[in-house]
Amino acid sequence: MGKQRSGTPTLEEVAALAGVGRGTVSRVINNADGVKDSTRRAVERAITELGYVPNQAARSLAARRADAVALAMTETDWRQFGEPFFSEIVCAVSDALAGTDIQLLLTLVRTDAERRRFVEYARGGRIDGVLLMSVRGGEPLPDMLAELRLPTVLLGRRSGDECASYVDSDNVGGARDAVDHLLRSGRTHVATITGPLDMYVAQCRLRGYEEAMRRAGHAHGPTWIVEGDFSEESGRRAMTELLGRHPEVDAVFAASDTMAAGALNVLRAAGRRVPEDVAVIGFDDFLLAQHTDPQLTTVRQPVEEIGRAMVRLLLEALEDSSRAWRHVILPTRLIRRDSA
Amino acid sequence: MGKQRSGTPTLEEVAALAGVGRGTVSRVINNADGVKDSTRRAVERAITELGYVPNQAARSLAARRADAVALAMTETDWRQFGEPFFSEIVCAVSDALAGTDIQLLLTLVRTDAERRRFVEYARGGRIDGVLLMSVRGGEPLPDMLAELRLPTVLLGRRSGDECASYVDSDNVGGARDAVDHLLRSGRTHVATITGPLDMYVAQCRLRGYEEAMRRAGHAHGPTWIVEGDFSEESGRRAMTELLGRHPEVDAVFAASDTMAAGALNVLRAAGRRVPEDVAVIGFDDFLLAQHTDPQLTTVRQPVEEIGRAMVRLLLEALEDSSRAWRHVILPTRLIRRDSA
DNA sequence: CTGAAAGCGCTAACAT
DNA sequence: ATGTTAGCGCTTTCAG
Repeated sequence: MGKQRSGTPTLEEVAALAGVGRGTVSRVINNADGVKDSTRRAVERAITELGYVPNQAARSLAARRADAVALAMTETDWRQFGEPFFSEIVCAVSDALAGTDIQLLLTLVRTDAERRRFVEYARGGRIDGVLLMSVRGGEPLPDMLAELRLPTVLLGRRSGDECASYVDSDNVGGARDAVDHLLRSGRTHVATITGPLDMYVAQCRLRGYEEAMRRAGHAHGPTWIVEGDFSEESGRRAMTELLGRHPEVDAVFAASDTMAAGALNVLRAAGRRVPEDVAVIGFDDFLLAQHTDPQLTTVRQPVEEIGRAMVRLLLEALEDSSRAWRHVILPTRLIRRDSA
Repeated sequence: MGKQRSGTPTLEEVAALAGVGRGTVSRVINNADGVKDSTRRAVERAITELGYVPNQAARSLAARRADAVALAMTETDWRQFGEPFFSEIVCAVSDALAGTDIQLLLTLVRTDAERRRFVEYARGGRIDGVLLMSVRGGEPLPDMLAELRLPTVLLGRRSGDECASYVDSDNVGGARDAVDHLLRSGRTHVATITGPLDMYVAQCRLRGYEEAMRRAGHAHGPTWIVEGDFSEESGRRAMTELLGRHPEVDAVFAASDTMAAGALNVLRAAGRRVPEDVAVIGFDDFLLAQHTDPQLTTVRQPVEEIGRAMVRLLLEALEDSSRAWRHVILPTRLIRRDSA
């Protein structure tokens, strides 16, 4: 019942008022060229006079496109959805789309039922393409969408050879930079708190840590590695574990700065000074460093660029129906806040 | 171009395969009654055989409804969008809508331009109703939507006499409970950190504080009240200010527990023990207490119920077009984590 | 450059 | 209980 109220003017009425045919009005509202300037202005006057707004349902039906893309969130753990990283991405994507007349639809796809619903929705023709955030290793949605031939762009990837378009940060490089930074400051007992290792992003960050350590000749074996789940709570647990195993630890690289914040709390509670006794760096998925602790050094991801790149890839895919996958890997940046 | 691929079966083909008329198929997919069971089954078989999915554009064009509602976020400060409170609301609303075949569209409306875009979108008939989160005092969107006669439900209200349907927490009562709790534990020097006082929700929580203090005979005047903006940073600033003004402060009620967390950090840095020296309670907009500090007592809002209530109000409004406003005020609950 | 006409796929009112 | 019909408001040929 929420439809345009019955008195809503139609394209036909605009045409009548402007004294032209419906085709012409259609051309004007679609910015098609081949319309005399004077005619165009007459139509535009009629449009504003009537307060005409095109009916999207009719438009999609006739044009066979929805003028909308979905930004879908497949994270099982709803709490992740609240992380600042995601809201930043949402804003970035929203901004990147602002120039177009494409509507952004945010959708949660947490369960199998929701996955089905979402695919139905897509099959119903209500979206032209999909941006997917936070894809776990086994996530089937990208493949389901590919089968529908729906243009799709992932944020991050499910594995090293992702068969879909994606935008990702240079996770290995960022982690390496972070650990190099710790090592340069004279630390040698560097531990790491990883993300869930079924996520490719977590594997990459661990790899960066290992590469940096090996190159510096400081590799300490698996007791210096604890797996977390990106949550602050898991950061606390991991740090407690690490302190138990290696009281001599003097630096920690955490795969997210949410976990870094957790580690920090534990260190302080244990009487360690940060960063004097123990330096901590987190990978800035979540920008929490800004909120939690000015002493935290972070590996910053270029969120705006990620959003822009995703939208660019998707728009390109909407143009060409050529099914080539595109990949963009964006560099990270180390932001120093402490003097570790 | 992302439309249903051209080979997509239509209702007509389903009808042909099932050997019935189009009207019958329509009735089946809409669960209308008055269809013989055997016929219904025949149609259903044809539907699965063809893999038929109704075209939504055609459906909304004919039925004059979109089968979609928007959950719009009008917060200017994007960071708010990342707060757990909002993600919880999103999940709650999403869940409440799961039973229906109504799609939830999340939308950001941060600027005037976006506000205009959103109204155009609504006027284009793409949504049947709107849920609005986080409305500030001067927010014009509810009125714009009312003018379109679009059913709308607010989360929170802009003032005491809101002219729209809304769901709100009992902010005054919750704040009073929190302060009563502090007073009962023997504290007398209770300060408060408010939210932005142009927000009604912040005014209410301040009122609750004042009422409780006055009733207990402990009102201390305006130097015990500092205005924040719900952010942790503002909580830190406010607490620093309070410690400067009143070193004897022994309890703090913060209008959000994000600010409570900030206050906590400052107190600890200043060498106060929490909750022994100073007890802190936050109004749990953001559920941060879970993440930040197990010592924090919080005023818990019934987020799931808020979501459910908003959806219920909206669905009712979609049924009746009678324009009566409905209001729901939900009670809060004090959750003790410390022994303050 | 512009008007007319033919649908897009579905719902709902009207027949039967 | 089910088939038939007339649109919903727009895009897009195809003529002119």
